[in-house]
This record gives sequence, structure tokens and C-alpha cells, in this order.
Amino acid sequence: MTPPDSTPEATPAPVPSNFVRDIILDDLQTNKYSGRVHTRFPPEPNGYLHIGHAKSICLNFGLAAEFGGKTNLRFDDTNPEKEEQEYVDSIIDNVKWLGFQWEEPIHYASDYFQQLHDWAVQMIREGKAFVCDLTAEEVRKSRGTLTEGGTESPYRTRSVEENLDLFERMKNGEFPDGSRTLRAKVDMASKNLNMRDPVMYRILNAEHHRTGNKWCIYPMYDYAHGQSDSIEGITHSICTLEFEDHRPLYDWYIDQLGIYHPQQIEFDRLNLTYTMLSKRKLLQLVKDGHVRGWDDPRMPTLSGIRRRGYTPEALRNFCNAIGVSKTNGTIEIGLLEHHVREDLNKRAPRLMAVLKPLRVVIDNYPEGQTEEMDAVNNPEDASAGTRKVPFSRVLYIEQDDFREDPPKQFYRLSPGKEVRLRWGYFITCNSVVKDEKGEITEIHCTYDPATRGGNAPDGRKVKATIHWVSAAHAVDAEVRIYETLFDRENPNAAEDFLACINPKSLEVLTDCKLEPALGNVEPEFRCQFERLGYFCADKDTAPGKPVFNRTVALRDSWAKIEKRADKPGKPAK
RNA sequence: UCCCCGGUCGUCUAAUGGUAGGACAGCGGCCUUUGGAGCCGUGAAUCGGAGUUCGAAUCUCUGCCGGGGAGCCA
Repeated sequence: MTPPDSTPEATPAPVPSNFVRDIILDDLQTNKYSGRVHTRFPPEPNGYLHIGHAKSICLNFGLAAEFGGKTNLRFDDTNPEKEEQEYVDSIIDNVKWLGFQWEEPIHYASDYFQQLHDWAVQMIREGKAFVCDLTAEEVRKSRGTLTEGGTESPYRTRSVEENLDLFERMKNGEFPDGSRTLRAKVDMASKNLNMRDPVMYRILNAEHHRTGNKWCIYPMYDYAHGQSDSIEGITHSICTLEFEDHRPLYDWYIDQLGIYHPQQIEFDRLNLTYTMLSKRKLLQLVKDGHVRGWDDPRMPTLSGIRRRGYTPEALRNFCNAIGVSKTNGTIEIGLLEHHVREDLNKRAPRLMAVLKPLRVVIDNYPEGQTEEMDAVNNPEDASAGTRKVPFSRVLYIEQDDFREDPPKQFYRLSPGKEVRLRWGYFITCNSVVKDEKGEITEIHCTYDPATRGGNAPDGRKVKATIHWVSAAHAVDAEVRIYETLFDRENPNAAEDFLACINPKSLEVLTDCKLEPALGNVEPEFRCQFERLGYFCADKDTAPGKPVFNRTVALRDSWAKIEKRADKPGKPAK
């Protein structure tokens, strides 16, 4: 069987125009950074990357690639209490899988701890920072409110010498967690709360995943991020909208320090219907066992999406299609699905699998006989070639493809009706066998030997073509069918998001029958099961015992007709 | 209540003072050895009010609506 496809490099597929790109274009025009474009992707390693990060990755790497620039991968690891090496590893793996190449080496905010410290000392010397003894509670109270300014800390006027001494001792671990902070002297009366003497350093006697126990004071995001950008020579520091209010502080630190000044640009983060993209809540889903880990195929994490069977190309195309703006919007999940189908339609080989088998006996087909039927692997791609599929007297078809009492417009198999078996023969149903409970256990058909391959010499047509698997040759498999993890468009708005988990988000089918070509696949092998959808071999696959995930179903116009017929007052036409 | 940012088809996005366009979704049809794919067609929008202008989605004012902001999180 064909191996799982590799991850082709992300080609600088033209990034559609957006306001960030316009800014860069303008800066190039005015030679603001002497022609340089240098972006960065700065995740905090406190969880797995999700599809929202993919948007940021595609933006940052895509823009730099388009203008011959560079993109750094930088871990924003300034909070040792939440960050772990496992997350670092997964992030590196995800970015690579998405198809992007960062500028070596990988950077870490923790690489700059010494420099950041020295700059803090410089600010103390210049009277721009002070050690504050207020407790967290006191700081909160003195900060003021949204409508009123705050009051200055009584420690704001400490001498430079005392500040220097205290800060040194903070660094040396002489004080307990939370007992003191280093704060910037900005403006307690500012309308922008971020400017009300923000904390630069806090005391945290915690082990850091990279610096170990070397430090017991750690810089805050605002004090670390802009300077990290500056050190790396970033030109455009692209982040999400909630940092808009932080930009004045970003600019302030850099101006006070008198160092190279990148510009921060904010864009709207991704929201998806039926999807939760809060790292905190995602972590809870994993920790509390609501899903089978960070890479559960129902998760919006890149690891989960990958395991589900999505391709990097599909994800990149999606990210390009949604655009970038400053509007708070929500993308319909259907657009994401459209992009996987579009990509997989071109490249996924077609095979036959029966998920809910119904036994079919071809009464007039010789017992013990087997034929090898020729099947086209991909009608969209002639180079995919053909394969042989065994045909015999007893087959499985999909339960959904047979109706004893067919509704109007159902043109699959039913008593007295004739259909085509894909790449096989025309068959006609003659009788139905039921058990004592009235359940159909098998059906009996006759086939027309003249229709071998699927065409009738007399030119007669059939309405439907259905898929099948020869019982004697079938490979048993488990197939996992997914629906959205949440039962409503906006689970974020719910009071209790756990209560919105869709009970039907995972359905495990254990009695599936696959054509023999599917008997020995590698995890991540992707294909289409004819008429059903795109599927991907799961990592739980064992030799001879495949496990498949349904990536996405095919568009199903019959399901639409049926649904419409269900609606009272709107009968199928 | 104070500050910041937004508001264009159902959804996302373009038009940067000069014909409101695209994608997805919807609907109708054609085609078909996947009720798949493909093709063709179609309905659908500038938050309201004033102003500037020959001309406004775009500029100004104002109102309304939505998002974000009071971590020693990022």
C-alpha cells in the first residue's frame, strides 16, 4: 500500500492581502527596516498548539517567506510554574509538520534572563524602577479601577542604592515568593491600567525547565517580550488583539532602554464554531479524561487534527482562506472541512470499506469461485493506477444501502431493485432473511454475468452504485467516527463547557470489513473509503488489525434529502 | 461608569474617495460506474443619523451594537 504522504515544504503560496501585509509593504516602501522582514512565532510552552496557533504560524512564516525574510521560533518561557519540556517538544514537532522552517537556532526568552536583569538594573539606576514591598493584594487595591486612577506605592521613592540592594537580594533568593516585586515607574494615573507602575519581576522559587534553579526572580511578559523582539532584531511583532492595550508598555520599555524598536501589530485570533480554543479548558479536557489525550482526534490541537487525518496543506489553505483582520468573528467549521476534502479529493486513493455490514449472498454465483475485479484507485488522478479487488459469492454491503421498504427517492438496493456493485456486477435483490426478532440477517440476490466491471451490454442503466467487500477476503477493522466535540456552535458562551460535550463525538465501530488491500497499512495512511469519507489509519493500528479514524465525511446529498423529508411541512419533492 | 479596538451577504473576507467583488454555506440545474468530484446558474451585505464632496463602505461628528482591559498569567 502507498506510504503515508510526506509533508511537502510550505510553498510561499501567495498570502492573500491583509492589513498586516499592507503595513509590511508600506515599511518596505519607506525602507523602515532597511528592507528587512523578520517575524517570530512566540508560543508559551504551557500546552499543545491548536488550530488558532496555526493561523499565527501561517501568518508569521508566510509573510516572511513572501518577502524573503526570516521567522524565529521563540519559546516565551518566563513562567516556570506552567511550562514543561513536553510542550516544547510537541510545539517543535507541530511547526515542522505544518511545513515551516524557522531560522536556527530556536530561541527562548529564558536565554535573555541575564540581559533582562542587567537592563532592569540600568532602569533602577536611572530611577525608572523600584522595589515594591506591597503584597499582591495591596498592589491590586492601589492600582485603582477602570474609572479611577491608582495611588502610588509608598516604596516608589526609595533611593537608588536601596533599590539596587533589594533587587540584588531578591535575585539571590533572600526573600520568599511574592514578598516583593520590581516595578516600573510609569504613571499611576494612566487610563491604561498596564501603565500603572507594572510589575517587571516577581519572586518565584521554582525550577525552570531550562534554567533550573539558577533564577528565583522571573520577568513578566510585558518586560520580556518587547526586549526579546529587540534582541532578535524582529521587525514586525505580530500578536493577537488582547495585547493591544499592552502596546504602549511594549513601546515604553524599549524607549526607556534606548534599544532597537520593533513594532507590535495585533490581529484577531481564530474562533471556530463548535470548537473550544482555550488552552486552560483544553488542558482540563485532557487532565480530567474527557478525551483520550492532547492528540485525541476530536481535539483542535495540531496533534489531534493530524491524528484525525488532516493534511498540513489543508490547514495552510484554510489559514490563507480565512484572512486576517481586527474583527472579532467566528469561522464556520464547515470551511475547515471544505479544505480537507478539497485537498484529499485530489490525492487520496479510493478503497472500499463496509462499516456496518449486511451479508449478501449471490445465489447464482458459483460457490468457491473468486474473481479479481479491476478498480481505479483515484478518478481524479490517473497516475494513481488501478488495483485488483476480489469478488465472490458472499459479500458485505452497507446496512444503509439496503431498505426493505424504501422511501421515495431512495435508489439503492431494495427487494426487486437492481444496483451496480462498484467495479463489480449488477445485482438484483430477491429475498430477505430475518431472525426471530425480525432483524434482517442477510439478503439474497442474483447477479448478471454480462455486467462484469459494471456495464450492461444492453445499455440498461441503474440508479445507484454501492460499495462492497468480499466476505471471505475481508479484513476486520475498527473504525472511529467523530462528530464535533461540543454540541453547540459556541461552547465558550456556556456556563459549564463540560456540560456541552457532545455525547456522540466518538462512535467506535468494531465490526468493519475492509477490502484486502487495506490489511497492512501504516499509521497516518490516508485514503477515501468510497462513498463514505476520508479516513486515516490511527496509531493504534496493529499488523493485520487496522484502526481508522474518519477525517471527514463526503458531502452527502442523500442525507440532506432525508433530513429535509423529516422536517414537517417540508416534504422531499 | 473610564480606556482601547472593531462593525460589508447566513459566515469569513476584498474594494484604501469613483461599477460593492470572492470564498464557504444555501438554492436550482447539468453531468456522473462514489447521491463523491466537476461544471453552469441563482438569491444574499456596507449598523443608524447628520456632515464634507461632483461622488462616501472608505473622511468628520454623533448615536447604537460587539470585543478586550483592574494577574506577582501570557
